[in-house]
Amino acid sequence: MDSLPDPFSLEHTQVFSYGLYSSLPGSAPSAPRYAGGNPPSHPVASHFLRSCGPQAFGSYGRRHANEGSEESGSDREGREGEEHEEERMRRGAVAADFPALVGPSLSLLLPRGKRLPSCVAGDLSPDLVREKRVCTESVDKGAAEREEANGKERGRSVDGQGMPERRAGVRGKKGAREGRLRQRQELKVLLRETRGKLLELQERVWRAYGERWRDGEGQRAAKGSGDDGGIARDESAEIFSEEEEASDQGMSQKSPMHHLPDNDAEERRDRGQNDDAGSQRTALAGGSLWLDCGLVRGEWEAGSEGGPKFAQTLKQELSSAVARVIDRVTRLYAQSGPSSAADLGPAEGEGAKLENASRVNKAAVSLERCEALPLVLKRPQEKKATQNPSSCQNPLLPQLNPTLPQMPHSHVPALLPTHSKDPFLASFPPAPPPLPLPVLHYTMQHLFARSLSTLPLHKDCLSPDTFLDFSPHAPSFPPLPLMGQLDGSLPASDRDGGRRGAAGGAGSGYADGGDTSLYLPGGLSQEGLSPCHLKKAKLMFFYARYPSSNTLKTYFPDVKFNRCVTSQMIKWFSNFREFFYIQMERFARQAAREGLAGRGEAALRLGRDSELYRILNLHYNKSNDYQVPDRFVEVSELALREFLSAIQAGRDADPCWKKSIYKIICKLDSPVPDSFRLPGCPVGVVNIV
DNA sequence: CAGGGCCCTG
DNA sequence: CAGGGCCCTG
Repeated sequence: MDSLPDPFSLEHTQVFSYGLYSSLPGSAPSAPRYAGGNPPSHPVASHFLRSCGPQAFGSYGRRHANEGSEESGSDREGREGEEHEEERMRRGAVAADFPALVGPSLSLLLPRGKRLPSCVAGDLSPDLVREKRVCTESVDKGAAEREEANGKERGRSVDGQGMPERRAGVRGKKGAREGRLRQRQELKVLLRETRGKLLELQERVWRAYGERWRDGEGQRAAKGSGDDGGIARDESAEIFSEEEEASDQGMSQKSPMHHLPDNDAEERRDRGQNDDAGSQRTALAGGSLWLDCGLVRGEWEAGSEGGPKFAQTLKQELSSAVARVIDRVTRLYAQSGPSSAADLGPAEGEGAKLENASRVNKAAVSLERCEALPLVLKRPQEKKATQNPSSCQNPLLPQLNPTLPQMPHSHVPALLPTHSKDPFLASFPPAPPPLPLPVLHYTMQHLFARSLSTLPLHKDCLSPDTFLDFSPHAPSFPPLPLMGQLDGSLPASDRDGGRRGAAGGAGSGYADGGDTSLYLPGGLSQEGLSPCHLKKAKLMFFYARYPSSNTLKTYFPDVKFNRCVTSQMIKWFSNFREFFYIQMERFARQAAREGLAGRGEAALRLGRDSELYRILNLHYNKSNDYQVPDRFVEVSELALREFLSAIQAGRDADPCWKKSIYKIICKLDSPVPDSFRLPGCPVGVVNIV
């Protein structure tokens, strides 16, 4: 851990002092809660109340219709019941035959043994965090620094000071470039002076002519050709500096992407003195600042510097373009925010507007950081502390709710239902947490969705990636009713219940972040699929490996299904199955190698402390806030045995050997709990996959 | 996880 | 032909 002054390091120090696994949920109502593993959360609120209204699914008619049309669901269930019962009996008999063989002594299905020390992963994160921070800062500073470095490096390299590794490379090329660079620097100085003069001249002309010359080509043509050229160039300078100013204010500091081209522009303007004024005017009249990168002026061919210069200019222009796009998006984002809208007073002029834009923009940038970074940062500390939400004190930031449960994998047994059957939850430290990049993904989607929802973009299936569904009526992030609120309405028949650690009880309330714009009006459905839907689909996989499209429609009432969405969701389940079968086959082969098969089926029990179980749980229930249904464990065991026996019998030589297994598994789907019929995630909190 | 190819089924 | 599933790939 480095000791750099780091704004985010606050999170390391401002920790809550309750110990690992020691705090009871109810004991510290004001403290951030660990509810089974809940992500930090974004402003997300439930629209549960609304869901109970028009979206109160489960009306008999609809359900009936769905089930009826659904490839004879009851039929399938019936067959399944029979077969399953048969299977169970068979297995029971075998288990009785080999009672002594049941045992976790088998490495395959053993409780997870060696694990990567969590400190390894824990140590990674700060590094990444640092990296992230550096990246962020480099957006601001790097630019200025880069230019400075370019300038100073030459000087420094003489006396051998400065960053060795960077200079090593530079030094190699130095000899060849030094002369050129010195020349260029001198030229730049010259250009700055010239620019000053030009500005003076511009001022005079401006005073003399006021705005008259802007009024039309006729007036402009009426002026002397000498003045004309000067004005045109000055106009260019003005535009440029405006552009630059806007960009610079957009970024929190001056960026080289804008600065460097500026120098080039000066250079060009300077050279332009001798150029054909008419052609230059043409270029300017086209507003072709984007093209004003040397190529337009034929600098590429101009001399020996053309190559490097072209490359440099191209890079700068590209960076500049990206920066502008980002600026624009963040600006839009900031402006669409409620507080920032209020923040934006009536602009009294260009300057004021720019200033406001600047403020908003900076706020947006830091908002972005605040919003995204803590999500990454929380992981390392999650075991011992929750982040201090106040570490992000941007006024524009919709307050991150400090009462929200913080992160997945915060396995505090006390928060788990007493019926928790996951021994590894308590007995193992959290798995080395992969950096929650998807969370960042979510953040960016969130950001973009909000920013662009004001734009007339998109429609229907234009984007196959429905995560990027920017339709104003289709925010990518659906309402997320907290099932904790639904306890009363949950059918007692949900035997597997599934829900675990939901919301942690009293006071948890909605996972509100204060941004209601993210939620759908009651009764509406969205066209796109969100990470939440993916999560829900994964949980649904515990019950249905082969859901029909009608089943999907039944259990995703907040999704507006079209061909695109349906096939995407079907594809999801296809991917889920693939993962499932791959794991089953893998473990079956391992079991075959280890000779487990001969030791009875009991040896193939899929205990909840087994590695295989852990892997499956991690994949489908990453945040671990759902109780894996017993039924799923049974199905998995069955699949495992089927794979194993096929492998043992050598049937795996047949290219189609898996199909028979698929057929068996296909029949083992069980009814999805009614709680899945409600929109949103059937879990306590929002957990982005 | 998504895309594409291929196959099977109705 | 469309829908759905598996496989392979990135």
